[in-house]
Parts: sequence; C-alpha cells; structure tokens
Amino acid sequence: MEKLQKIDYYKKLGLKITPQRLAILEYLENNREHPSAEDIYNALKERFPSMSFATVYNTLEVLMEKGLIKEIGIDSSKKRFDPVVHPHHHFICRKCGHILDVEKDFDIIIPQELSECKILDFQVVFSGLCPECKED
Amino acid sequence: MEKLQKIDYYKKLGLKITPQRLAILEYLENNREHPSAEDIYNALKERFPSMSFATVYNTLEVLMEKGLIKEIGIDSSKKRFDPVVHPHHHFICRKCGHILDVEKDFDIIIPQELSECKILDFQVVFSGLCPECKED
DNA sequence: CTAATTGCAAAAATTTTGCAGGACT
DNA sequence: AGTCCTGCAAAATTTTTGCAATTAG
Repeated sequence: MEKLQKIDYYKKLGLKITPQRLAILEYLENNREHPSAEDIYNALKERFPSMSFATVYNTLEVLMEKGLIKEIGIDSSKKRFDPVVHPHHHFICRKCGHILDVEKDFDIIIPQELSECKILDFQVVFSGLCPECKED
Repeated sequence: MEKLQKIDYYKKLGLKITPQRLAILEYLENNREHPSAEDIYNALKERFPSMSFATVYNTLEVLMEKGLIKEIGIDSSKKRFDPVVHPHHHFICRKCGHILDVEKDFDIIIPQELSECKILDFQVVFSGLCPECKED
C-alpha cells in the first residue's frame, strides 16, 4: 500500500497518527521476527531517542484493538507481536526462540469436547530446532 | 500410582524428595487448571507457610528437566505448567484465560516450508470463549 | 480548542539469582 | 558427610500506571 493511502486507512480506523505510531507500524510491517515490545523500543530509539516504553505498549494495545496486529502466545518469556493477522501457524525454535511463519492450511475438525465453546480461531504451533540450531 | 511407588519413581530419576517437592508434584497431578508458579505458591503456602518462590521455581525447573511436567506457552501473561506431558492440545478462553485440554489426535502433515527444521512436537491451540464466558 | 498521545518516573507483576543454613540420601 | 535443597532478600525482566506537557485533528 502507498504510504499516503496507509495513513488515510489508519485515520479511518480512528487512530491519531503520530510519528511514533507510524514508525512502530512500519517497523512491524517490515519485520517477520515477531518482535517483542523491547525489540521495537530498541529498534526505534535511535530515530526517537525520547520515546518511552509507555508509548510502545500504548501503541501496541491500540493496534490490537483495531485488529492491525495480534499478540502471539508462543514465547512464554515475553509477549511477541505479529502484524500478520490472517489465520496462520508458527514454528518456534526451542534453542534460539526464533519464530517462523507457517502459511499452510490445515484441515482441523473442531473436536467434540469443545462443542460447548465458541471457537474463534486456532493455530498449529510446531516446536523443535531451526536449521541453524540443529547443526550445533 | 501408589504413593510409595511414586516416591521410588521420583528417586530413580535422581530427584531428592523433599516435602515441598512432593506437595508441588501432588498439586500439579491433581490440577487440570494449568497453574502458574503463583497458583502453586498460593495453594501450598497454607501447608508450608515458609515456602518461597525460589523453591517453587527451582522445583518446576527440575521437574521440567526430568520430563515430568511441561511449560505451556499459551498464556502470554505468565508461564503455566502442565503435568500431562504426552502430546495433546489446548483451548484457551480469551476472556477468563481458562485453559482446557484437548485430547483428540490431529493428522498434521509437516509442511514443506519446515523441511529444514527438526520438528520435535506440535500442538493445536484453539482460542475463543469458554462455555461460561460465552453467555455474558 | 479539545481530546488523545507522549514521555517520564514510579510501581506492579513475574521470574531469576546469591548465599547461608538446613535437609536428604 | 557431602551434596543438594530451602528460604530469604535482593535484583532482573517485563508490563502497567499516573500525571503533566505536548500534539493531532
């Protein structure tokens, strides 16, 4: 999407566009590492030396409310965020913590035991060793 | 398993059996709520008023090394632990955080894009609203 | 102009660590 | 007896919050 179109799009969602927010959005969009709040903070503090964690967390929360990003509960040591909100799956390396996207579709039948629940989503999480770590 | 047999079993794994460890193991075995370290601490501090978090975390780590429990990375706000170590799946309620076990077997074909990885495990995580929360 | 956002600093929540004394085998 | 474990307290990590100053619309 063109940059101006994007800003319009965000505005239509009711987001106030600040330079910090744009930078966070842009960082997320160009990053497939599923960054944590700290990753984002570190990546942007050069361009915005005065930016605080409050802004990062605040922005992440607003972006989640608007459905532009998702929190992925895979890395139990910290929250990580994903700008790819369509249903997809993940692989996490047990050694280095690297998370890879898995775009394949799986044919999952909702099991009987969850018939009383309202299922909104599911994801498959693979775990093991990534190509780099399996060599060591 | 009989209590004495269990103690023998733990000893054979090289675990030193202390009253605190036995209590933590027992608590985990009889609890299908996927408790956090704090849940365990709170549940046991009546019986062991002097017990500290260090002991809870230390014990959890030892139990994980021995393969008696697993850490489940589903609730991104805190680590939660599962004494059911055979492969199985989960449902988490987006509202109350309740985690349910899903014992069904899913036929998952390891996708092409992970062929370079060593896959050790996978789990399906459903999310939505549990029977109680979907009424509100 | 008004309401929302930022930055700061303090606090809360969760997890980890060092170490002295105590318990298990 | 020797090693491992416990408990305490302090520290490290991650996330949240209150508030005054600033900025976007």
